[in-house]
Amino acid sequence: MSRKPTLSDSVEEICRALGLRVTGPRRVIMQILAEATDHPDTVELHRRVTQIDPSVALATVYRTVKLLEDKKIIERHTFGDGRARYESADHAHHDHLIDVETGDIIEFHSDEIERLQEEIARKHGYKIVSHKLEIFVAPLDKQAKSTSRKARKTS
Amino acid sequence: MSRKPTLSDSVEEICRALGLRVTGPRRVIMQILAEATDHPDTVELHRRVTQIDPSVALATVYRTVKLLEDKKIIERHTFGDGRARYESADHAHHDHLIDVETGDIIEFHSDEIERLQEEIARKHGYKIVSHKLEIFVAPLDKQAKSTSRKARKTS
DNA sequence: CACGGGATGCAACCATTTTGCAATTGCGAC
DNA sequence: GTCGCAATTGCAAAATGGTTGCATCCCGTG
Repeated sequence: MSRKPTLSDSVEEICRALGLRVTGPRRVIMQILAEATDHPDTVELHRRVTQIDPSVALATVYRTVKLLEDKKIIERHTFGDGRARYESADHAHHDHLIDVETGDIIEFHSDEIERLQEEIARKHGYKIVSHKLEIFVAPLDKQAKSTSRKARKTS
Repeated sequence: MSRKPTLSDSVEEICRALGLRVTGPRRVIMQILAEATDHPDTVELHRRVTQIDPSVALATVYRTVKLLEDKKIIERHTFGDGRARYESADHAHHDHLIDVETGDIIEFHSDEIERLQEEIARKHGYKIVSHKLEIFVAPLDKQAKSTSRKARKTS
């Protein structure tokens, strides 16, 4: 249990692995991040955190997410608007479809696209460090999207 | 010459097509954008513009790029950092490799990836409005990247 | 259970972008 | 050509999203 912690580990384990102290704010922030199934921005995270502990400052949320992002515990996205949005990095890697009409975000993964990316990078003499694929979409027709309301994951 | 203007058209044609007045600042800003081969941010654009006409305000550059972006004359990118960067939209569509060590940006295009994206969107009941694929890369080895110094385009 | 450095809250600050407003100017009508 | 007026601009102030200095607090080791 000592290699590369994720949000599904306990706060104690994560902090020990990263050489950080276990504090009240960190407990709450990591718990919120661990149980989030969406892609909240920092202000939304702070809103959720203060429902559990109203004394936690927004600055602490900013400091904590940056820390967790640097340590690859969470991933940062921006999705067009200015704000940074976060999700746990322990889910398998995936990209995003963003419904431009509703803001809904659908996760997907394509091994084939990933393979083509590797190929392109290699052809240019590079190796991939990370990548970001966001597809902004609109419903094909008004009925088609009614089947699900929440983010899903597909292959 | 009356359908969908691009930066390679004259400023007069672009403005006429968009119902805008031809002004000094717009002449200079569009000229700079048309001849740019890189992806300048707004402050850099303003720096280039003021070398030709020092009286143009930064706010005007912001207003003009937003206008051109809304009209799909230019494209906006963000590439990780906070700033918006722009490039002419009349180049054929392409995505970007970003060298994380040097900041170099290499343009590429893959019909196959585009096709797979369409397929994924359709499978979820959506059509693609736009998309953004950025691959952050590092040199495979220290020699391999020495063959070119400037952005290129490939298939 | 005392101590020291890491962590926090707060407010001030920073970078980027937007906006209110008064002054200027392009351009169609005469 | 020039008049009139709305579009455009410059400027400064403000909004937005995020960072930071600092005094205080408190985790965890001894």
